[in-house]
Amino acid sequence: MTVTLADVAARARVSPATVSRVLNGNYPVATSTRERVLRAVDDLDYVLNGPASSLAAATSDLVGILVNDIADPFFGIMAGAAQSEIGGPGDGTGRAGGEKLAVVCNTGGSPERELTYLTLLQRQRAAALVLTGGALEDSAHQAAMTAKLAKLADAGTRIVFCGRPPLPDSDAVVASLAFDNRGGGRVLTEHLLGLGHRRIGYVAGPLERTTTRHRLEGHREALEAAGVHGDGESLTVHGPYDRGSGYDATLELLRRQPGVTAIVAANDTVALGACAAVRERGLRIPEDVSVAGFDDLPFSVDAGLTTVRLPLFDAGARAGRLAMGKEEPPPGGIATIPAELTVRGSTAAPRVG
Amino acid sequence: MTVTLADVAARARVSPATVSRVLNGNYPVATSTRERVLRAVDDLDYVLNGPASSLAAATSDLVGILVNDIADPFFGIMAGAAQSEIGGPGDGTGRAGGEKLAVVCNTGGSPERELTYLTLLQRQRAAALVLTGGALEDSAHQAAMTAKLAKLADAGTRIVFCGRPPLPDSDAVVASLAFDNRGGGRVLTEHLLGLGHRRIGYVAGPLERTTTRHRLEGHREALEAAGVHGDGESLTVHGPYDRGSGYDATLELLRRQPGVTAIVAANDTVALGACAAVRERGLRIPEDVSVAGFDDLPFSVDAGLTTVRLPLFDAGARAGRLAMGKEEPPPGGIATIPAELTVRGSTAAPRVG
DNA sequence: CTGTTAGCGCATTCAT
DNA sequence: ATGAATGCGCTAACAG
Repeated sequence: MTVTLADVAARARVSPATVSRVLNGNYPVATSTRERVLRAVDDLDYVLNGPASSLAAATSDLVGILVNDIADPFFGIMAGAAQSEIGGPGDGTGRAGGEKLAVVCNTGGSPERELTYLTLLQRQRAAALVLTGGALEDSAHQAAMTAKLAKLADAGTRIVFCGRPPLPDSDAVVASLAFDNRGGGRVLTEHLLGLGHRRIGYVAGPLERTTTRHRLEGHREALEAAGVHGDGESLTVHGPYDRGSGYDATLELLRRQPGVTAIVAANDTVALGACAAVRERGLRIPEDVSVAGFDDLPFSVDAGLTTVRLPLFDAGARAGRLAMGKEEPPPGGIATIPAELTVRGSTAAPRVG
Repeated sequence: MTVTLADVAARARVSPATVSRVLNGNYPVATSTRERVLRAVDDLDYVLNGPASSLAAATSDLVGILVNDIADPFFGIMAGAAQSEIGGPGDGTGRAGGEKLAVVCNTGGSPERELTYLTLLQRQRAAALVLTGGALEDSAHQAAMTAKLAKLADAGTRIVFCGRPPLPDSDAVVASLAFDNRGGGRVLTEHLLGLGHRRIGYVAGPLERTTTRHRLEGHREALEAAGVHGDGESLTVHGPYDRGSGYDATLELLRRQPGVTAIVAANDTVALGACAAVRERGLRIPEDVSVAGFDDLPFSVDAGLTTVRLPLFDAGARAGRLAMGKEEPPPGGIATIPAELTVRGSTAAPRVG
């Protein structure tokens, strides 16, 4: 039924080995022979059997990109950039040469699914792996991840972190690109303090996430440095990284602390929800309440949101190159990617009194 | 080095075949034997060799989801929904049982990359495929796609379209879920006409895309039915489905036709750019110019955008179930998914005079 | 219910 | 530069 390499060999009047060499291109083959083989491939419409090839060669051309939430442009931008570096341009014929198959896997933020995907990709003998997004700070899960990644690395899989802090005591990861979430959080709150805000609410991300913790720590560092002491935890509310959470948390915050003059959100998506809640309470932005986000997603400019810009595309592309071995890893395998304050119309000085 | 099925068999004191049966679960095995095998699997930390398994079984557990732009939530929402139906919940141990590996492939809207991805997935003997987004209306590409999909279907791959019109004369596709883009376009323009608008600009998507054409046709149907005749093509500008395009096209439109009282955008992302351009020209929305989008992405509620709601998540989930054979295909394999007008603050009656 | 036997289709030694 | 032979690790008939 299905055309095999042997069929191609027969038609080209060469041995299967020669066809294999032509297809993989890693071996000298006479030009005339190569042409004959390629013609046979086209004539027969031959498509390589990936599993057979992977079995024999003990490696596959699959490259996995793990993301927390594929519906969130934060991840989509990074994943798309990585994929563009991995997938290669194609030859315009759809014939597919030595290209890698870059695929995105959506964990939904679930640690179990994260591990399951790693196992699935381990099964496929994935050539490389890019893990994006913050890590879960649960010691059992961390240990499981470290063990799993070590096995993958042993089997020859190149692993790169993107927007994720390095794994302690592990050389399984080729390179870790971490965003300066703490620095970004600090500079954002410094901006608000500089405007005169003293009662600042914080709509944080989910607990036990490195991203959540680092951004919050930056926020608190800035407060402490300015000698501003919040009312303990009452100015901070945690929730998932989505719009609804920002909305709910902000309503809660405004109820608990009617005197807040500014609200910092865990990210831009959450900030949109925060804005909606503020306006629904009849308050104006920024006259009555300032609102700020994080990430600088494309829609944030339209929302006029003051935020912290993260070079998501560049980071994703770099991660893709690192995964492909097209770029040298940074010294020590670790790079911190700077975050830049971006001021827009959603923040201003608080009203006097 | 690496643990194989034979190692597990030896440790569990059974034959390799029995281990295979336990792992695949599609065959009766005594409970005690199964337990012994599973213990050996855990003891040895065995991970199935996917390529070997796929080679022997002539099928793989890979399911591909093709999207035009992974950074666009339009696709992210559908892909995430599909993936959640395909991937299964996992067993919480990360051990991975009979799960499918649902992966998202980003074509970037390029027809070449679309074909390349199909070839790559064909190589892997993908179990199923979900193609999202409109199709390119180029006869050469359409023919190539039809041929490629026919081969995939012959090889046993289940193919489902999601938000994509059915392929003519092809039974390769199990089911086609198409959005009612034409109906949505019509009802949206009817809304504007009902408000009193007569000079309506249209920022269309890229040429030769079914989505672009259908939405535009709906728009024109509404105009004709109302006896409104635009100035030929001068009220329509084409461009890619992104924010910058909406911005540029709208500036162009306002320059060419200063009298426009409303602008319809190809989708919500384009509409955001249109809004920015309108405001930059010193015009207010909706007092001076009404703006409308399409899709109802999550951020659209915050932008107060009048748009057409598409049930992206439900459609993606349904496509996932269809791809897995968990749901019966609609009659004739074709379903049209209704689009619903969603009126918000970005549209209003034009100023008199 | 379980073991034995044969390949699946290709990459890679070795030869030549 | 090319051909012949071997085995990658697993599943799917068959037996039993």
